[in-house]
Amino acid sequence: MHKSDIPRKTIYRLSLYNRVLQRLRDSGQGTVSSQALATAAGVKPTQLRKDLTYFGQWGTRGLGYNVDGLSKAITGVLGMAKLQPVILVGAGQLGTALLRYGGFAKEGFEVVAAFDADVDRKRPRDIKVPILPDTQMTAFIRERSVKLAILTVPGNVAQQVANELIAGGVQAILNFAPAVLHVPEGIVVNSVDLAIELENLSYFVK
Amino acid sequence: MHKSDIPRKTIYRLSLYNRVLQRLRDSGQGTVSSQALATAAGVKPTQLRKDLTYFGQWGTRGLGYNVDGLSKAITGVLGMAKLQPVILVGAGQLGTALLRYGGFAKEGFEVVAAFDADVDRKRPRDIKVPILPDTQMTAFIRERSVKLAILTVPGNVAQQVANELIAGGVQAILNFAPAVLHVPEGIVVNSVDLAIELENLSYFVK
DNA sequence: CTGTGTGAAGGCTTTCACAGCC
DNA sequence: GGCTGTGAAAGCCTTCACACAG
Repeated sequence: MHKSDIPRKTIYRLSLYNRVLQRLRDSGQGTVSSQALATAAGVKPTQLRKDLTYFGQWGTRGLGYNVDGLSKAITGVLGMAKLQPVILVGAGQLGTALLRYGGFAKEGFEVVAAFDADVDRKRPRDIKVPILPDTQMTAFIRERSVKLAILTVPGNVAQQVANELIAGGVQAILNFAPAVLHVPEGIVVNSVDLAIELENLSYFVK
Repeated sequence: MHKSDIPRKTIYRLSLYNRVLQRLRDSGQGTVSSQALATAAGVKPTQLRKDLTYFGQWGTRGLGYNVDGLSKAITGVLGMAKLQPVILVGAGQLGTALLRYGGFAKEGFEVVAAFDADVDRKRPRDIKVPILPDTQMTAFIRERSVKLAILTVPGNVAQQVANELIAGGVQAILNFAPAVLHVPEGIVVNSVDLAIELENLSYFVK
């Protein structure tokens, strides 16, 4: 099974399953049915089973799935087996909040450095991640072979910074800037646009 | 055309189109072709045209779309014509960053209050939004008829807080907590899970 | 008998091809 | 001639129905 055969939405749900599995493991549960796992992840059992068959057979008929085994399998598929170094670009309001946010490390990512045009701007003192001038960015990416970047710069410079990231060797960008990034084939961008998410919701309220 | 006939993805893209249109208007452009607008929004021209036909005919054949007119039409469809009051629950790391983030107000939302279990926690002094104890939350929602909420509480209490929000009358939740929310029919949840977005990207890096 | 694995059906979204209007 | 509007086709993803293993 080649990577590109697995639907993007399935990949996304694999992360959800893995979260639930980790919680189950912590609570000492050894096996779980597709029914239970799917409900906890907010999907239908058939969906879960179909998702899993994309990369193998992991269950035992009549019994369910081994919590630990399935979790390890998913971790492998997602490429999360090793710690991924990540950089953050744009240490403004949102950027600094993310630097202090613990959620990334818990899931196996380490933000190894942040970059900003203004290194000396006033920021909370408890940030452990070094904040470097953006002139050093490309060199840093090359040296450390950084492949993942979080982009929290203003919208009007987002494309330009993205270009620099890609030129340095970054392969995937988590973009929080309110801008549509145009990138070469092979580069992956996930955009999270907070204002648009809210707008989207406001359509559904009466 | 009933609301539910418009695909969710189309609704999402309408916000993107509107952003581009506002930029075009600011730069004094009067009309735009589906080709140009679609490229700027990162979609195919046919996609854009199909999206628009879900709620009317807005273009002039041989010419394109009136920038101002189309923008107003989209704003109307999205229900953004009036300012929507929003509350934020969970004034921790991420929550306070969002309170100081200017992106919401610019798009027509006003965060009217924030709620937290610990009102006296140390926070930046430049936050304008009042931070209230969560015991006052339900009453506030009822009084002000708040329909939109941003949820930035820890994952283990997210479901419980969501239940309270819904009981008070909130109809849509923008959820940043790493948890799958189970809600009654008619309530809409958009979840933004930062760690999962990163995991998702890591699958695509070689 | 319980619960997974999976081909086939169904539903939703995107893309195409071209008709229709300025 | 240029560009929008749209039915039809294609593609993708989800759900179903049931075979099959423990």
